Parts: sequence; C-alpha cells; structure tokens
Amino acid sequence: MGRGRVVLERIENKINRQVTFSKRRSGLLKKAFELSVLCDAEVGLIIFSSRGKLFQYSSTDITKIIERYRQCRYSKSHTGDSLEHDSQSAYHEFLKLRAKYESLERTQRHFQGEDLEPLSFKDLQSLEKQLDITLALTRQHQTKKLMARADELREKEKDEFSSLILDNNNYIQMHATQVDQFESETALNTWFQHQEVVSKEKAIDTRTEHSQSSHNKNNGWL
Amino acid sequence: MGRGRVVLERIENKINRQVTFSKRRSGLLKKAFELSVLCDAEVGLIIFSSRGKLFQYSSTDITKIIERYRQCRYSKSHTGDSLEHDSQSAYHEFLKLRAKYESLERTQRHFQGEDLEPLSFKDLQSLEKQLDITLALTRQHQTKKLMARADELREKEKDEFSSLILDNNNYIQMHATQVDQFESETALNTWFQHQEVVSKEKAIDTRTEHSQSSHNKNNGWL
DNA sequence: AACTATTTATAAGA
DNA sequence: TTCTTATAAATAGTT
Repeated sequence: MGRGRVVLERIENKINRQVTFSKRRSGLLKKAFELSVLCDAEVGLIIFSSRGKLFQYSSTDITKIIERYRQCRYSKSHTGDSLEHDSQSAYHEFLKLRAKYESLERTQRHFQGEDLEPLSFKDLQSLEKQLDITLALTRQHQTKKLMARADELREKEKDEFSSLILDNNNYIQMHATQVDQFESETALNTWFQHQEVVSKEKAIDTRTEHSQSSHNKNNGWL
Repeated sequence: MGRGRVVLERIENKINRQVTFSKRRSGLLKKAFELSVLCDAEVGLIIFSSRGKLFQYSSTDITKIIERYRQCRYSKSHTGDSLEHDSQSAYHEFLKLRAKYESLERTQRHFQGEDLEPLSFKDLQSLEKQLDITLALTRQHQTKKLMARADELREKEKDEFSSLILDNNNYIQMHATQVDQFESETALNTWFQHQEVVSKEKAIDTRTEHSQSSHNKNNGWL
C-alpha cells in the first residue's frame, strides 16, 4: 500500500520507523473500530511503541474484554478492577457519532444535488420520489401560510371597518380602507394562482404516507 | 477497499456480516503483526465475534502486555492534571460534534418533508427552490444513466449483428436479431419520453456546473 | 503534514 | 467456504 513493496522486518532507520509507526498505528486503530461496528464484534487493542508509549482502542470497556478473555482462556473468574472505562467507551461513542455525522453529511449533499454521480439509477429514482413528495409538502405549507396571512388581513380590515363605524368615519378614511381591501385581494389572487400550480403537480397526497414512516434509515442514497 | 463504498454501520445481513468479519478479522490480525515487526512495537489484540468466539494476536505474551497496560494506566491516573484536561477538551469536541450532527439532522428532516411547521415562508421558499434544482439534477443524472445503458445495448446489437454476418446467418437468426432490436427500441422510446419530461422542467442547466465534478464513474445498475 | 503513485485489503459475485 | 475481480482504502516514498 504505497510506493514500493514492504519488507517484513524491523525498519532500521529510526525516523522512518517512527513515521511508519504513526501511520500504521492509526490505520490499525481505525480498522479495529470498523470491525467492531460492522461486525458487531468486541475488540480490544493495546499498542506499545518501541519507546514505551501506550495506545489503545476498545469497542467496550477494555477491562471487561480482558476479563472475558481470561474466562475464555483459563475458565477462571475473578478480578474486579475497573478504573478506566468511562473515557474509553466515551471515545467509542465519539467515533460512532462521527461516522454517523459523515454518513448524514453525504445524504445531505445528495439532497442538495451534489455528488449525484456515484448514485445508482435506483438510488436516483428513490431520491427523485422523495424530492417530489417534499416539494409538494413544501408548497402545501406555503399555501397554508398564505391563507393564514390572508385571514389575518381580513380580520384586520374588519376591525378597521368596525373602528370606522364606531368612530363615525368620513369618506377619506373609507377610501383608504378600500385600498387595503384591494391589496389583500391581490394577495389572495396570488395565492389562488399558486394553488393552481400546486394542483398541477401529480397528486402527491396519496403518496405522502411513505414519508410519514420515514424513521427508517435515510442512508438509502449512500 | 472493494466494490462499493463501505458504510460504517452494523451489517444487518447475517451471512454478509459473518463473511466480512472473517475477512476483516484476518486483515486486522495481519496488520497487528506487521506493525509489531516493522516498528518494533508491542501489540496485543483480542477479538470476540458477535457469537462469542475468541481470536487473538499478541507480539509477546499477552498477559505481560495486559500487565504492562495496567501499570501504565495506573501511573497515568496519578498524574491527573493533563489527563483531566485532555478528557475535558475531548468532551468539548464531542459536544460540538453532537450539536453539528443534530443541526444537520434537522435540515435533513426538512428535506424529507418532516417538521416543516416551524419554518417561515421564506425558509419554505428557499427549500422549494433547492428541491426544484435537485429534482432537475436527479432527473438529469437518471437520463445520463439511461443513455449510457442505451448505448450499451446498441453496441451489443452491433456485435450480435456482426457475428451473424460472419456466421453466414439464416432467416431464423435474422428474425431473432430483429426481435432484440425491437426490444431495445422500446427502451429508447422510454428514454425519449423521459427526456421530454425532463425538458419540461425549468431550464436548470446553467446552474449545474458545480455538480459536474465528474469522476464519471459508471456505477453498476442496481 | 500534504500529496500521489502504488500496493494492499476487501466487497461483491461466482 | 474459497477464488476471482473490480474497486476502495492504506500507505511508502516524496515534497
């Protein structure tokens, strides 16, 4: 995995050995983590550098792994020291979260129309379906907002009208009110035009059930 | 390191998980061994499969490695201060990542048509715009895949046709070829119909440049 | 501490 | 399981 074949013997050059150690160590730790996640395995890994520095990974509390190991090998059970497990399992949690984050990030990019190249035709189809559904929902919600706004305006007019009656209004005030009314009618027309556009979409309503059940994994596009 | 990108999640298919475990386990053991040899490190690796089977590698007696590990841990926990600080900042990192993750998750839900209530009208508009764009891109990519497939079919036909000529074909073979041709023409028609649908979309082409970072990989069909 | 040419690991298929 | 093969990932050597 690199330029030139690797010879399996101690690297004599100290600098080189140090660098290789650093690279391969992180590679090994990563792969130990991946194995534990992908295959649901319990993995414990302890590494001492040639200068005595300690590195470790464990999918679960390493003392438990060691204990289990002992039971397996010697069929003996004792030892109850558990000093240092919190930080370890915390690290595991961290790694898991990071992996989830990256996965979600990828999905997100697809929804933004990026990195579509590597998707299969099927993936693209299901992405398209989801987009269609969401688009319809989005428009539905926009319509809702517009209606709410229109109602609001109408209420306001009524209030103003009432005020005017109560205030024993004159002609000029009446005229101003009509202008307001006209404006709000325009808003409503806009809304109706919008409605029309929405109704031209394929009837999505029947399909929205799919998205309601979408607690299922969204990793489909990956 | 194989066909298809790996997603860091538990493999749900049991057979698959078992196979992957077997492969990756041996890979991990090999790499642990290589690290110890190349870099003169002391390595201990314990693996339990999900069904409880034990696998291990250790460059030297594993009980000695475990003992050394304990000593290292013990003395470190006495130094306290720097460790405290490390775990603290690590926790901070964790919290930051979690916050980012949750934020991303929320955005993602919007793209899936969920939790749209709290969005403002403006938010909804920009979401709609993004969805429109992505939808067009998605369809574009589907079209691309279909075209590639169509080309493939055409090539295949040409080859078959050539073979037939060279084989001094008879009527029945000719007939078979025509049937094949007809089938692929149907495929092409399907594609053209699709094209038509796509072209009815608003012209998005000018906005697609950023996604054209073509690795041009022809990922498999299905 | 990046980069990149290569080797190595391995996912999917047989 | 084991073999093969196409592809992703790790990393040796380089800058």
